[in-house]
Amino acid sequence: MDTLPRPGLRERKKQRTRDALVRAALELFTSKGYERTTVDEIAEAVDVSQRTFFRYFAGKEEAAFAVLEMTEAHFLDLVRERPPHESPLEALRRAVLENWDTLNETIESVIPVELHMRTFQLIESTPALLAVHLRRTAVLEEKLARLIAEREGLDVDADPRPRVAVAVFSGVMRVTGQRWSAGDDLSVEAIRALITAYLDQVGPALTKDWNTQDEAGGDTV
Amino acid sequence: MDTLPRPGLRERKKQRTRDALVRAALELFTSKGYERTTVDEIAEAVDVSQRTFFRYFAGKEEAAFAVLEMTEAHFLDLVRERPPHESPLEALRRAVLENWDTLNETIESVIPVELHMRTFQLIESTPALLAVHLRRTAVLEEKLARLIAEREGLDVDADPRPRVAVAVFSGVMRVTGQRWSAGDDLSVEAIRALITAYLDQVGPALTKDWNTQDEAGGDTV
DNA sequence: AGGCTAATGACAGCCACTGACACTTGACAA
DNA sequence: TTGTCAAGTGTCAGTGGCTGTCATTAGCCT
Repeated sequence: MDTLPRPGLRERKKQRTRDALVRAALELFTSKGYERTTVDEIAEAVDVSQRTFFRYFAGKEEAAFAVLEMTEAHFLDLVRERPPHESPLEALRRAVLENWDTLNETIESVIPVELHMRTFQLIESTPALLAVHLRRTAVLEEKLARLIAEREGLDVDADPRPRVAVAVFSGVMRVTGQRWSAGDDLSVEAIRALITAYLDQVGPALTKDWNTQDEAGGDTV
Repeated sequence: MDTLPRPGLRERKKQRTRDALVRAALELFTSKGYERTTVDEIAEAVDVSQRTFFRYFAGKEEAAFAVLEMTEAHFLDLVRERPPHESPLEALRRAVLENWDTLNETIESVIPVELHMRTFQLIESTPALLAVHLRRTAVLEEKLARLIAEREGLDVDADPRPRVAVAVFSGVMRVTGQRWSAGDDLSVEAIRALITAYLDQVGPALTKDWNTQDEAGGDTV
């Protein structure tokens, strides 16, 4: 970090305004619903004009994803740090879990973990937000695929395996998120448990006969 | 089909208006872009009021997905018709391919295949539409998971495998669609080829070591 | 202190979408 | 056939997300 030299009043003010907008937005979204809160309300809560809100965020949704974005960036870093001897899916699995374990450090400067969990559930249960979430995930997947390809010394566009592996992983993560938000335990531990449980089912789910207890998943993650 | 008795003038008129709106919308979307065409333009092209458009479609996007919806319904039918001895992923794979093979019969009453392909590409390349597409896909996945579970005599909520299998399949299909739209061959054959090629990579992509040419995908689809 | 520029507010306007109400037009029974 | 009813449509007014423009304010830097 070479941004240690204090950023100057102007920058600090901007950061504070932005964080305040995010906080106000998430608080309003999670308490009265996404569609039922207007941008004017958010702006008023922070005492800025509506126009200013749109100078910080391209749209109402963007505010809803501001914190999630931080965690995704962190996740990518964690994947990059994984030792090269791990298989792609093993590296991805460990990185996600580690990301959840360090969630608080990542976001505490903006909002408490509890509000973030409520936001996450809101996203999963609000059609308009879910749609955006899935598209954002698709973008993340592309970055992941390139990372994995680089890791394995492959060409993403020549070899389908990086994208396929990421698609499989990501598909399972989606089911996880959906199942978590549909349940009633909104804790980080609950997510962790679901992730490991579902990832362990990838091998078995691909075998021909679901009634045999064979070890087909033996050499898959 | 017990809808053989001619539906009456009122119904037929409604259907014609709806089809005309879809055609006009897709034609405009694909020629001048989704965001740049207004609902007023679509309505005017069919000579109805803007209000009427919104009586047929909940939103501008819904018109963009009207045809895709028909193909998805058909796909579900095909999955249901698959013989029970096929493994889940095998059944899904054959159903998708068959769906593409019979595309024209499914949609010809509304638009030509060529316009549909252009629409599909538009969806993949327009952020707002891609987001909705992914959400709609998620809904489809849920239906698929229930179908597969029923097929295998399992409880969807107790056994994770149906959802995981569908997630894997669906994730790969997504990559396929994305790769197809990024290429320059917008034919049905091109999609078919991509689908088979990518599905064949699921097994290999999950193995530990990507440098060995082992047969790890042997008993997976 | 004073000039420069980034950040903001105020205002006007576009477009997607909705509710309310009046009018037109198939459907169907007398 | 005609009259009645309900479904379908047009018009209008209004809300909310979002953008361009321009004048004003407020950090920054010499």
